[in-house]
Amino acid sequence: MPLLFYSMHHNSPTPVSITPSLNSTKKSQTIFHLLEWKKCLNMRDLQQIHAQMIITGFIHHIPSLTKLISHSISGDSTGLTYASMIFNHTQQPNIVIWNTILRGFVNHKLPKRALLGYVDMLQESRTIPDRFTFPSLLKGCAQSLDFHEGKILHGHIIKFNLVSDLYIETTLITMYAACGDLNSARAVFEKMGQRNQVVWTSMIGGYARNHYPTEALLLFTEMEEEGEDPDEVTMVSLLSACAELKDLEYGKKLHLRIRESDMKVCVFLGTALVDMYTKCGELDSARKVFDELPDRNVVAWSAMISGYVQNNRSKEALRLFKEMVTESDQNPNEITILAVLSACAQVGDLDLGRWVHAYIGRAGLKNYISLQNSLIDMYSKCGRIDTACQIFYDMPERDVVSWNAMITGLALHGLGKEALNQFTLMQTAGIQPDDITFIGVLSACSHGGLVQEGCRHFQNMKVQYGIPPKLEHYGCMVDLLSRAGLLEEAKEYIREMPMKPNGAIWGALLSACRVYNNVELGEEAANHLLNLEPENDGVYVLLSNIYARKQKWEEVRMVRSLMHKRGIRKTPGCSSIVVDGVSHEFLVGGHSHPESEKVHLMLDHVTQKLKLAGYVAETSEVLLNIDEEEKEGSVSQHSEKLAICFGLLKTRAGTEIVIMKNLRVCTDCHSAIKLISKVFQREITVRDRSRFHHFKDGFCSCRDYW
DNA sequence: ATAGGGTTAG
Repeated sequence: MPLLFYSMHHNSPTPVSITPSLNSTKKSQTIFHLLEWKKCLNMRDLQQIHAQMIITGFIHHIPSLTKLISHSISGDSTGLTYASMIFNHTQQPNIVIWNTILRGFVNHKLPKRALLGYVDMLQESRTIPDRFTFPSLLKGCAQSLDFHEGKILHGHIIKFNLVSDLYIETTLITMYAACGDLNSARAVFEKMGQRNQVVWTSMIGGYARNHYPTEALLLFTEMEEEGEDPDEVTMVSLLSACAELKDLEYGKKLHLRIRESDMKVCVFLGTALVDMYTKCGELDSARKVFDELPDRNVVAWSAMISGYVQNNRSKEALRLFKEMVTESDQNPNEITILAVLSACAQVGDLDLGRWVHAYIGRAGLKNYISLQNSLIDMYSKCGRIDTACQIFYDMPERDVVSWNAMITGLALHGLGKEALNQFTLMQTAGIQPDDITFIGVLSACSHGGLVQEGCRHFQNMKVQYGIPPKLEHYGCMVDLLSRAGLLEEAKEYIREMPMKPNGAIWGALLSACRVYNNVELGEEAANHLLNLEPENDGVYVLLSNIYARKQKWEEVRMVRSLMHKRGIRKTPGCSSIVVDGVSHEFLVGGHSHPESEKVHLMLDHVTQKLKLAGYVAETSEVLLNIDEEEKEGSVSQHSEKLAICFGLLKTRAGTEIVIMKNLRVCTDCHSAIKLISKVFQREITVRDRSRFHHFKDGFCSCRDYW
């Protein structure tokens, strides 16, 4: 009596009949066809087929058994477990079955198990590997960057006389390139008798991923000279090389070629295009590609979101992230979250930052340390240095980046002593500081006015740690000495530094010259800056303020006419505040905000109250920032004041955090906000370019310049 | 019956 079982395709009720006769070719083909019938089988179906195979005896039909295992490993981890169970019950598996199970381990990101299996295969099973064995194993080595094992496998390949197999050669190139040994990869490539599209692509990809983008593009030229055409995969590597080089022209050419060819813009290729465009700063083109993608996975979303972040367009990044969470079926992964946290830090969106913090726990994201590091950075840049400390304290393991984030965060909050204390603890913990650490340390000294400590750390960095100071370190020193009023000493550092000082360095000196009324050095710094950055409106303003303080009106007029002649306008100050998860932006004297009427009424109210409390607007400097007609009104309408008024309007209590872009809090606003905090009983935190200013009860936490 | 090259961060 024949056995009946229903096929797994539920709307196809045709029963398949199988008689338990072993060596019948016809019947064995039935099972075999069944296994070939669908590309993807679920566990239930597989188990049914497996059961039938045992009952009918087809379990001994090797091709069918291989197919069964092959189907099983193409599923999830349950499938792999099932496959290895079947495998373990197979007596004397042949090489084909071995190859299949080894591939299963590699494809499930278990390269170590694959290698152990291979050793078993050689030693226990005494089975000789063939040309199908090594591609999977080498792919595993490439995955886990197992250079040592990879080289051993290369030895085996030679021993088993398989060196001139095209597939093996390709995976050898991939393995060596993944492990960073481009010379060996190239050596394999050069020795090859024939090279197809895939071979070229794997060598090009090797250069691209090892940060040799020029070599990648050069090799592509050779590939074309040899008459091989690129395909989608080649294009992905080429685009990533263009992204690294920020070579928009080349990138556009590739995009054009893709459009003119019959290549399909799949997620992979689309993401590579998005990445290329964002790295080249062409966000609109990137977004266009992104919007036209038929389906978007996490990687595509992450590429677009971090593209916005890298181009300082965090508001758009967060808008897109919210769309991803609400309107797509894709779950943010570690990389998405890293970008989003950095966006939260940029715009000061503490609410969303907290949501993301909770999400990390809820989603059970891996890559724990970098996420915690990012959280530290986010909290400290959103004004919550206390929470940042707590996270740091709770971390079971910390790396250099964790310590750097903590030191930089403390420095940003003007907590110089605490930052230096943290640096000491870091050394006690045996963590080797790097160049970034010293940027944190030196900027902590600079914000805390700790001149001697700063100089000592600068020396130690060179002598004790052997870290050669970069431009940024000299910048910190110039800033440190300048802020402390040691202008000549700052100048000495500029003279001594082995590289050409950049705008930031002359800018630090110039700002200090304004504070300490040093016309001579100020002129010198400004002249350097006007050469380096003729478009920088701040320079003209600072210089004219320096002259104005000394009542050199002729010079003031000269600077202003120069500015006018060059067609440079002062970029308006911009501040933002997040209320109920929405970031609101204000420009100086601006009326662009939908509720600006109310905000200006509030500002009038605030000004009245401040006057009663004895506030007199300080206008001697700022009035020169702006065109004559705007003078009177604009002083009291600085963007940070508008943002603060919005906060007073919209929130009942708590801490307001105002983020300023491209500016420092000016003297006038500083004294005004001190009073607001007292009169309105609010804690206000203002974050400007370089630091936080916490205002409470008429006092400010920061100590410099005021 | 079994095999190869690819995208997001730092």
